[in-house]
Amino acid sequence: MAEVKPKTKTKKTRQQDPEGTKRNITEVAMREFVNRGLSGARIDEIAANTNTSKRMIYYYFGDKDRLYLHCLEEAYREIRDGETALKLDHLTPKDALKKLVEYTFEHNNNHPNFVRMVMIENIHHGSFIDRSDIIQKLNATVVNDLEEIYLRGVEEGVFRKGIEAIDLHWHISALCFFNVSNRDTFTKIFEKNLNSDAEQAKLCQQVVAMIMRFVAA
Amino acid sequence: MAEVKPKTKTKKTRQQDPEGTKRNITEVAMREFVNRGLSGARIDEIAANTNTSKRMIYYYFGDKDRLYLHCLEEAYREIRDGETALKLDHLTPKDALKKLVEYTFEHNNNHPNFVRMVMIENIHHGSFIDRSDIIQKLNATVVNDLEEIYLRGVEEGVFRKGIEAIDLHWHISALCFFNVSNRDTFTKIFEKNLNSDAEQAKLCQQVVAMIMRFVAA
Amino acid sequence: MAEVKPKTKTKKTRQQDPEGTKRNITEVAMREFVNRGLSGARIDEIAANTNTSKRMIYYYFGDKDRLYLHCLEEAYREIRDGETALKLDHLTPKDALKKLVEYTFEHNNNHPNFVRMVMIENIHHGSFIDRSDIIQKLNATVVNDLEEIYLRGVEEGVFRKGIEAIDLHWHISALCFFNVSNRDTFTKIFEKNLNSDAEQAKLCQQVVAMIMRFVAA
Amino acid sequence: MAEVKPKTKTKKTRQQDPEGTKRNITEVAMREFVNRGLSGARIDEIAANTNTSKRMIYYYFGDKDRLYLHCLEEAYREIRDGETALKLDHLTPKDALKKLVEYTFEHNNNHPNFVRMVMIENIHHGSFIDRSDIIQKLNATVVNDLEEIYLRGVEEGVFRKGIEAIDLHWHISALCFFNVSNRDTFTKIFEKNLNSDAEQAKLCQQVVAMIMRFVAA
DNA sequence: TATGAATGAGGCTTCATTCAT
DNA sequence: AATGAATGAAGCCTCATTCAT
Repeated sequence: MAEVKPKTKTKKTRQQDPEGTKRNITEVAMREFVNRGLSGARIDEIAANTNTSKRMIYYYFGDKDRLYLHCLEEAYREIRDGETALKLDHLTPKDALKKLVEYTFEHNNNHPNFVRMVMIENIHHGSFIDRSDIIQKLNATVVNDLEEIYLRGVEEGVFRKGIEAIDLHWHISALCFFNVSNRDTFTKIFEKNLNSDAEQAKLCQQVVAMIMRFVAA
Repeated sequence: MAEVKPKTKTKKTRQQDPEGTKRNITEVAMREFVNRGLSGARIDEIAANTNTSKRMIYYYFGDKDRLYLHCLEEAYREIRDGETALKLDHLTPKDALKKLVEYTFEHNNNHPNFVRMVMIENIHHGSFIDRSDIIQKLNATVVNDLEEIYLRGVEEGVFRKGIEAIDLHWHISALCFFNVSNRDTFTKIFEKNLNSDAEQAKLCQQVVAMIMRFVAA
Repeated sequence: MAEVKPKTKTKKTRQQDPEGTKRNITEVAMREFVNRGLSGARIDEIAANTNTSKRMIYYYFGDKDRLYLHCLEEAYREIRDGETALKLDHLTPKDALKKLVEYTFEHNNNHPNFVRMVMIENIHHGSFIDRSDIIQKLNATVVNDLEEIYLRGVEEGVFRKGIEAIDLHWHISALCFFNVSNRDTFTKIFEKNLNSDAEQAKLCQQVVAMIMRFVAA
Repeated sequence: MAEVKPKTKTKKTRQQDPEGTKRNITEVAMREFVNRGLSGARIDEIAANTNTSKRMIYYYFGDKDRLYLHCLEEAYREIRDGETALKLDHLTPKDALKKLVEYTFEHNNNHPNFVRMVMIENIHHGSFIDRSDIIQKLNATVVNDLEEIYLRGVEEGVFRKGIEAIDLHWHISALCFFNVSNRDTFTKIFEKNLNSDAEQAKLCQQVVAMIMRFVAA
């Protein structure tokens, strides 16, 4: 057995690291849920890909539903955490909105976990969001930022009046979300590969155009 | 006695109607898949809500996967069947496009089964569409119709050049699909009820505006 | 392997006999519950001693609690079924009461399953009896029969007045029940073997004397 | 997060009081065993209701069985400790016996823990009593006291001859024990609430009458 | 064409207990 | 003397599916 590699990261050694253990479980569980849905995910499969055992999943998360809820919250947390970085105040309303849309497009693209968890959650009629205290709070700023930009634009006469920020957010979300959520079926049905950088760049540009033209005065 | 049926309440007895039985099973199965997803759906639950027995499901459809595929195909068939009625040739390109978008918006709204089956299919990475000979054929006309309208519009100078019909279809789909697919989570997260007729009318109008402005010369 | 006996009663052959299967499961489950209590009983152990599989237990009884409830009801049914045979009308009140007490003593002795199931039920605060529609009905006649005898005795001047039939039943039950329920601990603590026929006969006679003297005018 | 305790609510911290800790554990464990039986009791549940941690239960008692045995012994100890107070020597045999029965009735009533632990022990065929060195010793005096009274009564001609003290004890125990052990099922089946003071007083009086008449010359 | 009975495999969860500090 | 983290074994239950009639 000369070829056996030395296990640098030995697996089952009682390592006292609760946060690490929980993080590890969350990551693996996210992958499993995202790939197979809530009902399709297997606790055994999750456990097998973990540094720890099935028992620890129950130790830290109680049951499958609560593990799923934790992943859902984590998905929201991840995508919202990234957003804070954007500084749009010093840009013109048009530039700010453009940047926000581009950013949203990219962000959804870079966070398929988020998109897919939300898909799954919708399959389950959003019943887990109801149980979460956290998720609501994470979404406050998004619309506020958007409203600020929009109102500045209206004031400066570059955006037309009469649009609600939340509706604008709805449209941006729709386009950016669909790009990720429905790529598999769209690709297969229309036999058009949307995965290339060029194709994505074009779509992004079109989405920006859609939104800019929609609000244009 | 979960699985033991009370003996007094006999089912609607032995109806010699294969097509009717299959239709009945399909309807019930669709409801179950649409509400719980592929993995979440239960053959027992489907059978219980059927006029016939669990055995017949296997007799007619073989196994759960093939029953699901049948429902997926049925969902595509239903939504595409409805579309043939539209006659847009005699309208101006603008009116035709407007009508097509409005129609698509309404159509998705009226066929949540379709939307949800496609969501589920995307959760499963579109793997069942691959196995279907039927679905591909059903989608040919949609883009063709759209292309015709668009080209007429370009010719007449009312639409700008350089847009591919399939991209246009993508954008229309995105907005109309998202409206149904993500309503649960959007409603709950932003605490805004999108189910009212007024709200839907406004969204539809906005979607039309989005598309019209996007293609406007 | 010359000594292998031919299996006359082959085990796992798909025999379509629902009533037999249910009866078989009930018998085995009763033994297990009676020996180990509700929480101590093991579904796997029950299944292993059955002619059928664990799956069938769930098929017919749903879950462990309902299987337990079924056994509890069965235990009541068994003990009450036997009772109907007694014909006490033509006896003098004294003879009738004597016979009833003797019978109850014997009957509890012959139905340890009943006694032990009731013990277990009391450990669980009688919570399963609450859920049973059947058990209540099974106990109507017992006290009625006793009351009839007692009232005849009072009328004839051989029993004293002022005793309620249900109290009388309580006392008879207490003595006859305890004889079975507490034999293990009583035997061990006082190092007196109560299992012999002679000992049981003496106890029975004493219990009869207790009751007869209690009601004597 | 079923097993993960909230970190803000620290337990009553490190009390250096071994005896107190053991007493605390015993009390909580007794409650749990008495309410759920041996198999139904949960170490986690016991630990959660303790001032200390699960680890300490194992530190002091070794395992669940030994904790249970300790509770069983404790239950016997409690009920026997109370008994020593009775001074019956100076009373007439009748009065002494009456007082002893009344006392036993009350004592069982006041020590449901004892009654229920004995029930549980009988469910387990008295197997733990076998392992206890202590319990045997605790029961010596009871029958001796009773015998003394009985013999005095026979001598004085107020009690009939031929009754063994241990049998007398058996009858007294049966009635007083059953009153506590079977109250739940008896109450529910005969829909007669036996918990009231009046009802208990009546039963006590009847039990006294039963015994007095039984031994009466 | 139809059905109730039956099932192996595998799912989720919980148990008493031990380790590392 | 005390603790939070960790665990193997085993528990209960459910799944899609097939058999016997």
